[in-house]
Amino acid sequence: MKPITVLLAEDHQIVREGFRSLLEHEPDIQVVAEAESGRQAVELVKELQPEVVVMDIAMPLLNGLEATRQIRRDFPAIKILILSAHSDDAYIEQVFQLGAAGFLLKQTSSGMLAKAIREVHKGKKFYTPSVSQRLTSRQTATVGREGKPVTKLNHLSSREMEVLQLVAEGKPNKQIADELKISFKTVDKHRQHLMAKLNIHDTASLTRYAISAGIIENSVQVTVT
Amino acid sequence: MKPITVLLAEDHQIVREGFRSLLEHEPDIQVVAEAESGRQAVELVKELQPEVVVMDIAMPLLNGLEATRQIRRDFPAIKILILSAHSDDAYIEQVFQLGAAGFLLKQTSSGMLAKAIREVHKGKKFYTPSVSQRLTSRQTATVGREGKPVTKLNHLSSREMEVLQLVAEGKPNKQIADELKISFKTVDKHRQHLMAKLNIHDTASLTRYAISAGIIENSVQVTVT
DNA sequence: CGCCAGCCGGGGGGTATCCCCCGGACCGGC
DNA sequence: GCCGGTCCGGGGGATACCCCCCGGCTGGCG
Repeated sequence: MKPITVLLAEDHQIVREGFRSLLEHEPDIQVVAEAESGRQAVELVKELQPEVVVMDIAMPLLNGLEATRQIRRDFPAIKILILSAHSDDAYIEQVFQLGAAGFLLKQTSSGMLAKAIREVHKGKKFYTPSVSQRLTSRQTATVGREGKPVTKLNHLSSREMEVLQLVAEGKPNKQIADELKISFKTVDKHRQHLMAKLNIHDTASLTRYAISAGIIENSVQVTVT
Repeated sequence: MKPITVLLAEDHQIVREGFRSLLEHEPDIQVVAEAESGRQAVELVKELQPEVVVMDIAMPLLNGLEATRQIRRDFPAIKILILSAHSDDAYIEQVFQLGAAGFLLKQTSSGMLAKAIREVHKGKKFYTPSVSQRLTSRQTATVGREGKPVTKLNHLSSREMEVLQLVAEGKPNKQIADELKISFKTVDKHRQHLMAKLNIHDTASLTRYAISAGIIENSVQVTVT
């Protein structure tokens, strides 16, 4: 029985070696290489063509999503399992569009990792339970058929983007309304749409999202006295 | 020969189990417990009093630095090894002040982890080479000043920092009160003190401040081409 | 030693804002 | 037609934000 060949792409060496150590307990899985950047992952895939790639998102040189895109383009048969610390809907949508075979949160158990590798190797999709719940409920609500994974989960309108930015800058709805020369109530409505689309329901998390999405820069601060 | 007892504090389960798996290869090191938040780490330390704590910085509920401070206060004999993805100067300075026994980057090799645990257990300090270099040069540079290390962060009491972190994580006062086991009114008071000290008067800006000050970590940014 | 300052805990009460439900309108595109 | 975006409104409960008050504790300082 030939073991499943796996490439580990994760920039933190200790973490990466931890994953390798975990997978060494699985006789049907063999880690054939490790990459510490997205670019190296792409290169090693070309060289070794593993069956499965375990890909972290946050990596230097080339992030995991872009690396996934490039690998999918050249080697569509290779299964890619995205590993991420966050489950923002913004990511999920991209992961879907990129054709990744699975999405695993770092919060899940180690047993899941081996299981996910086997599932995607068999050609199935694998998503962390909490994520797949959100997705299926959304999918059945919006689309009837399969194949086309999901619609625009996230895609904020330009107006919503403006409002998000001003919200994240700490401005109250009233002031946002003045600056955009629209009604306070309309701002409130945009805010609600934002929260619904992003599945985020408080100002602090909206702010964190805005920063991580690059909608605002996190400059700040501190009145020096 | 009694093995060194170790508590692992790291919020991502897969990563944490990876560490455990790595350390299982070291017969003189025994992982006696795992914590998935700073708060749980503090509680487990009180209960088990391990010899060494391996502490990630970015954790929910209570970040690793604040957890370190609390553990150091109650159990100064326990050695704490800080594990971080970043080597920002803001961190290093705090790690020093907190009296952590060591600082390890996630970029270093897994062999370093076991080595560092043994070193700090023997009562020595252990810093990743690149860091210790910067530290020595920095110290000689700033030592001439008023021996007080002035970060604006220090204006906040430890309780206030806890509250700030939870606020920035998007939690309402009520929930913060429950998690800290104090009254809603007290949380409100800490929040007001925070805002007064920082001269920030809304949740979104507090969140931005918390991120830029390293109290919570947002990481990650989305780039799609 | 008192005294004050800072931190921590708790509370009353008020206004502003958020968050969510409902309703409507017009427009442009598929 | 239907849907999505933008615009506008009412209303209500929850929360945030800002004052006031009280106690206890610690640690520094005159």
